[in-house]
Amino acid sequence: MQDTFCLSVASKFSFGAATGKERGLQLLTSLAADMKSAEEDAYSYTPNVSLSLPLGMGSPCLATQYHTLQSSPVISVSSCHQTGYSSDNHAASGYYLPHSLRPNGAPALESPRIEITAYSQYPEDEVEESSSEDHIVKRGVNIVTLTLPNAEGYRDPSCLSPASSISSRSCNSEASSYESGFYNYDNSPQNSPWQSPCVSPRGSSMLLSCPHASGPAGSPHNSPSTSPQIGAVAEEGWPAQPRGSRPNSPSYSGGGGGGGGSGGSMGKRKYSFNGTSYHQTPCSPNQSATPSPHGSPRVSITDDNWLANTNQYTNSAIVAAINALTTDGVVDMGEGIPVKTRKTMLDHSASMSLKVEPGGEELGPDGELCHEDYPSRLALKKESYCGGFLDVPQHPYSWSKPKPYLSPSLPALDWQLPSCSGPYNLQIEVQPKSHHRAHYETEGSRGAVKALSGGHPVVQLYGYMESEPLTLQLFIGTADDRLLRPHAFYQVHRITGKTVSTASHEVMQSNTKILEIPLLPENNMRAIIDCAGILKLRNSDIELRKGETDIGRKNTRVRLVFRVHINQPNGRTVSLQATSNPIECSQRSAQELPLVEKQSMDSCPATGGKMILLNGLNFLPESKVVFVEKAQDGHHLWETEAKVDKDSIKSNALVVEIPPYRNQRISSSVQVNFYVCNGKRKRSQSQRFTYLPPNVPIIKTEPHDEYDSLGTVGLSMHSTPYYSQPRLTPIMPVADPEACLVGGYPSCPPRHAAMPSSPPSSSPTLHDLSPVAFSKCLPNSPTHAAAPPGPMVAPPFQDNPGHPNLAHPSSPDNNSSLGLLHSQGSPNHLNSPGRHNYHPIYTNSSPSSSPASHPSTPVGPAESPFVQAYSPVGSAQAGGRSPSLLPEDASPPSMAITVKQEPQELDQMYLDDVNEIIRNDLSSISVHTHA
DNA sequence: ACTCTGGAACAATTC
DNA sequence: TTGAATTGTTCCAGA
Repeated sequence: MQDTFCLSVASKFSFGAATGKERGLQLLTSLAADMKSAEEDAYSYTPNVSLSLPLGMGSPCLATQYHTLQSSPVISVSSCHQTGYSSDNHAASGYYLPHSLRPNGAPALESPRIEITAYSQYPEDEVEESSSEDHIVKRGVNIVTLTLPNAEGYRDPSCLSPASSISSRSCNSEASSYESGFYNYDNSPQNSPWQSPCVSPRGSSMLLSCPHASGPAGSPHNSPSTSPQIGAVAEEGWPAQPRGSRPNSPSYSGGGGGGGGSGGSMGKRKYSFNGTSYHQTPCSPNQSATPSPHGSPRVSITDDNWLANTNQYTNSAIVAAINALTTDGVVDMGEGIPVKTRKTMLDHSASMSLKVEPGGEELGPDGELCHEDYPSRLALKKESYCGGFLDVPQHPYSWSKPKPYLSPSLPALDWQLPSCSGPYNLQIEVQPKSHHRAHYETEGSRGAVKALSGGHPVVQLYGYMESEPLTLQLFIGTADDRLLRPHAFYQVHRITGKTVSTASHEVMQSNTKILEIPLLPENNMRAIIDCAGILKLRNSDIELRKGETDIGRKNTRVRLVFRVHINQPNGRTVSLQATSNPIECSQRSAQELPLVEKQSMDSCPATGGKMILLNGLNFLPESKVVFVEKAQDGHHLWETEAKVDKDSIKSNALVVEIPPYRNQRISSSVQVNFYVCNGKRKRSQSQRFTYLPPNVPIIKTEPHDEYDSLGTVGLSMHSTPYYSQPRLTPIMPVADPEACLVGGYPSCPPRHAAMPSSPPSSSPTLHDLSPVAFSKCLPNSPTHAAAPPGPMVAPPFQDNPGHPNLAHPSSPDNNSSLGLLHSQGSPNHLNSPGRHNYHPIYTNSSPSSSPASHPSTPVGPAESPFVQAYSPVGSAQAGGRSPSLLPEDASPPSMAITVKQEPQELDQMYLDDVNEIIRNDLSSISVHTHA
């Protein structure tokens, strides 16, 4: 079909050309329009595709991320699940290890800390508990460890950022503080979330094993390691910056530019306090974090905040800590509160923040802890503290409700979770626009992320029939080819105001700010995300964090990651995750880089000659479209410039003649990539394209219904942009279809009829990836446009997902991609073994799928195993996928984000590195897991 | 008086 | 090593 369409199109275009540009343009326009609509429609259906998890690991569905893991070995984590939250959790008290000990047994924080025996209330406790205070009681006494500010912290040389940048500030410091302690752990595989139980909470025992459990302090678990996030962490309360160091360096402005900054801003940053305060801060950070009102963490330190914070923290970190303990550990109460408001309130908050720390900090294991409490606490706090001040609209939904899932047992943020499990299916009905200029702390908010349609993203949970409201979590995730993880350089920012209809509040978890939004039965478990903005943290601040291996430069793409934790009657918790299409957050990139959102076809015979319509942004008359085939090692095997129909060029559409493949006689399909180039460094993400053997009937992916309907001239667009990284070629395979199934459940039930329509976009975007999953997951997958046989769908930014229609339930949306390791080579990655190396995938479902599945989440009958995939491993595989269709397993596509491109060699290096790491880690991990 | 935005200046990096 | 090109961050100004 597609071909057909294409042809027709082509003819039209040519016709147009002959006749006149206008005509062609009109066509394009109409096409574009259609496409768009299609996209939107598509959204509704976000595919969750799953990923292809490598190995069959998890069910594809499970993982949402694009990234695949390639090889990831699966590890089951069974035990872990704890559940938690609820009382059961408490039980867990046991879980909590003395802070000092890490799950591993390793000593906990290095930094000196103060241990306090708390009553129940500790933050930690709180954290876990969350909900009601009752819980608190339950907890029993825990010891809270406070990290002393200075301690280690802050700046070990070693700690200093891996990243190179020297720059700046200390912000990190905050982070570092945590990190210092934690981080390391985190990095360690063990710590890694993976281990953790994931899924369900209830599991109690897990805790022990799980890092999280361990006390707040200790546990690094959180995924921190993995994720970069760290930086953020600090955020909240912390002024990270101050901490220190940075100030000195003139440069602190860091890598980036700094430019302007130096001027005025600098001042802001500097904060004399820093020094002192900081130290303390550390302590507080956690605590404070919470408070942090602003969304932005750290930094923000505007003087104001800073001062306030500083004072409080500074002096008495300890005191504060103590206070904190007593009070709440919660995170910020403030969240709800407008920053400014808070300032005034700071005082109050102070206590709050402090509290947090203990618990929070660590959050341990997850920072989760913090959250939990959160709601309830917030409520409390607000009332008490804020009461009068804020008028923050009260949510219809009261946060005070205990949230079970919040418990520590919740999966770390860098875990890869499925979008569907059993009867449940979490979908992004309306995808965010591909561009959203994030704001710096030094700027005012730049508003909430918007949808293409002009509205806002919409997320809906299907299959949930209970009357109990749930909490939808939102955080900013990466959009590179690696596994999805919290983005270190971006944080979600809560937007409030008259125009915001959705209630929300912020919670910090492992350095990552999470926006919690109520999912109410009365709203059909659907939420309009009009309360989420994106905050950009200075690269220099984040790169200095301990353990942070990612670099910020050119790492400007993010994805919105939505999670929901559903408690099951059996005490377990099912955690689902849906990831949006990638969003370019850089002003410049958004304005200058060409972006391919959709392509009318994903494949064609090796003879080429067909016309393909590309829909996207920033196309110029001089834009070129280059088809490239790379070897596994990244070397170019073939590269050719396609003919662009100059007459049809529009800023948002290009018609290109597909060049013949270098070898017209291929016996199997060949995966190549193409990109739009506006200049030297202005290239779009690589999109995937498959050359089919001449004799093979085109398998095209099926057009989406939607698309078809769209009528775009017959061309059906796929939104599939695959982002592949340049280097990586491969693409990937898909996840098992089966995967989708969840334990006994098919994994994703069809949506309710109601499903929205739009959808397409969702997904995946990503970079990389792939598509992968999609196909598989969806029974129907074919529909995806993208999907070429093998590889599939990669969703590109927007759409990919496109599959709108798919009724498939499963589509894991987006996310699932597989990530791949390879890609990117960012050295960084290499560095952090822990982090990225393996990512667990949280699957629930399909037992089959995951090799090791464990029941992690028990969903219903079936438990979902939690699988951990190690990406690295995969990497090996990944490394190469050859273009041809890969079987499912495989590798994910690569697409990486821009982040840095490294020499090809890196790939190999990376792989090797990863493998090694994995090997090392596995052993330990497995232990934990099972424990 | 603000918030939200779009632009752009300025400066650190990178090429 | 130098200068141009990039890119990050901060400012400004208008709606």
